[in-house]
Amino acid sequence: MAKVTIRQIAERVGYSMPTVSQVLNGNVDLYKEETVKRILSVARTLDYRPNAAARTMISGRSNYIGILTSSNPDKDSIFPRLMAGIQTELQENDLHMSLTHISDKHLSRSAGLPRVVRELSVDSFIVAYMARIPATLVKLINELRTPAIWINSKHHGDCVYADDYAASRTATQQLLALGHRRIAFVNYCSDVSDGRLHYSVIDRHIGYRSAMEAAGLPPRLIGGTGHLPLSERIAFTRAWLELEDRPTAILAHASTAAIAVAYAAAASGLVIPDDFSIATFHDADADDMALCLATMQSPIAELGKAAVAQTLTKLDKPLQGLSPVVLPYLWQTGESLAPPRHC
Amino acid sequence: MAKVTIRQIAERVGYSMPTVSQVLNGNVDLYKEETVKRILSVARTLDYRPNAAARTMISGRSNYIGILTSSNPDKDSIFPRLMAGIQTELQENDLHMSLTHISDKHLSRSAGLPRVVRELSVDSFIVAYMARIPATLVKLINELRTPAIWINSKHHGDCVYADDYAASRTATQQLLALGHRRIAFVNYCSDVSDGRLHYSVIDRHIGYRSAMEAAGLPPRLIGGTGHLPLSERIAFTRAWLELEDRPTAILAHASTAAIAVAYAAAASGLVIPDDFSIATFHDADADDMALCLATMQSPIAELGKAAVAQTLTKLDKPLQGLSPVVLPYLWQTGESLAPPRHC
DNA sequence: ATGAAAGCGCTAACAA
DNA sequence: TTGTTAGCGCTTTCAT
Repeated sequence: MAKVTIRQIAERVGYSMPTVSQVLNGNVDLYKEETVKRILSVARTLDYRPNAAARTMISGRSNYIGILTSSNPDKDSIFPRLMAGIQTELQENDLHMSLTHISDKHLSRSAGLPRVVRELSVDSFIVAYMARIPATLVKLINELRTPAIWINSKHHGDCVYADDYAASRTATQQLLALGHRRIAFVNYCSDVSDGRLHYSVIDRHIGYRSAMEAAGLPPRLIGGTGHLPLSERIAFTRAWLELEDRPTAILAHASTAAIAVAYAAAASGLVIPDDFSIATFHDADADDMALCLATMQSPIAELGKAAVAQTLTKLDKPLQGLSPVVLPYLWQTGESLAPPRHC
Repeated sequence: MAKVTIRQIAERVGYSMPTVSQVLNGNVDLYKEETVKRILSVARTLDYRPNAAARTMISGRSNYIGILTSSNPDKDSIFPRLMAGIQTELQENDLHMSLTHISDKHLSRSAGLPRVVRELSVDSFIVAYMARIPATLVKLINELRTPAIWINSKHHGDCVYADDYAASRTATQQLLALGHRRIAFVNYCSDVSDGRLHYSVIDRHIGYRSAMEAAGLPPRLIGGTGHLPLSERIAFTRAWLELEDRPTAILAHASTAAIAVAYAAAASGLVIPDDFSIATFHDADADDMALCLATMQSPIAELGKAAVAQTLTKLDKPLQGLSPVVLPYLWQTGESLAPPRHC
């Protein structure tokens, strides 16, 4: 019942350890059929499982890729779908995922860093941070001997992220193409004047702005002054929906905002999409959407896959810097778009 | 630049490897202050990092806890908040998390199992499966020598889950206490007649039912016939909202359903909560809710912590079976509750 | 207060 | 076709 080792198998079948080792590793041609058969059979009977640590010591590879994210919920960028994407690619390469949440306290040295960072226990890192990446983290990663890829944030290289700027331009253009002129951008989550925001917040904003300006129209920002509590959103939204010159369409920065707007619109007697069009960004599963809205769907799963791919390249050539990988959003029409009424 | 080992430090300071090892492990009282100081200083200069694999070989502990979940999105039970809870408790104990998604294909032997299961690379498992746990998985886990704890599913022992039955009773009772009589249960996700559903689906349903029956009222189920596509939900919902004897309140099985109902109600001219009350279950972050509804909030983070705690107990006494740990939901009033109009 | 020797489980290199 | 030897990095005796 104790752990079964190669030595035990060797003793049992009467061969040496290296022989057993070779056979169990599929190096079968070297040996007699009979030998192979007996070894494999005993291994199966004993339910032999290789000791990963021993292999790691020899190869210098743990076969673990470390995912680093923030323990601060609003910086945590570990969407289930992203994880799934990473997993898919990892398993393709028979690799493990080691997941660690790092708190800002960790980084300020008041607490010890987590074990993954202190020890040599993973082959490389994927750093998944949303919003306000602490400078100390950047420093930490750069000083690490272990190669690292940034996911979901912009850097000079060694990173993978989604093209929020293009996505926002495209979404806005879709609304413009329908004939809308009074198109607003709604952001109930972030304070747009905060310089240390996640790039996507900025890029979604300026993507919208640039599309509007290219069309010769004035951009119009609703919200953008920080997190608006759920309990205030509906009243706030209805107030601007009932203005004389209310927008005929909006692009929402996040699906929670979009849904609040949709609900407020319905409560104010506006019919979607006849009276009012809504498009939104969405970072999580399409299935998580409660309403069927026009959506710029983040390529999260693909980001995960791409990050792992970059990681593997980096493991081959640790010294070589990798150019950023930028992936496009996916547009899904939904049922919240129509031309404006008086066109 | 190559990896720094204890041997290198030993050579550099002129002490033996065991001495360096002891000092670096905090066994400081054995040695002269001078010795300790020099060793620590060199270790810092060289940026020494212990080789996790070597330690694992000796201790027999990898310090990795393996989380197993499904790669099938609807069975995947890895909510960000759950992960955070698990992480908190793991880091408290200086442990790593190894995350693995298992596909049903894996289990049907058509593909090889992932590495974590094949090798001895984690100290114990936490199995996080939502819905339809394959029999082969149960078998696999039971045959494993590595101890395992089930999270988010009911078993005879070695498991941690939330009390959906009590939560559903309580939520229903809240609606009853407000004076509601025509209270419906809405489920747009699952086919209630499917025997292999996740326990929570069943328990939420019968919790509601039993509270209604205890109050001498007929239960009323809306939906429950499988996944109703987003694009059909609003029309479907408006249809029953405009019935003569429409419910005055509902309990929704999931927040996506609740939001669809809220939107449909608004579109049908019903004011929430004056005309219509809504309560819902919510499995993810409270922050993920787009509307401010009365909510039975799943104790996900606590489930994670508890699972790790159980895991550690199990590591101490591998043979002892652990009684199930059952955690309560948390009721949040929100702004979607009021007494019925004609009361 | 410090060092020498042995070994954890496995595999690579070389011998036979 | 198989076995012997040696060693990965570390810690744990047991000497000195």
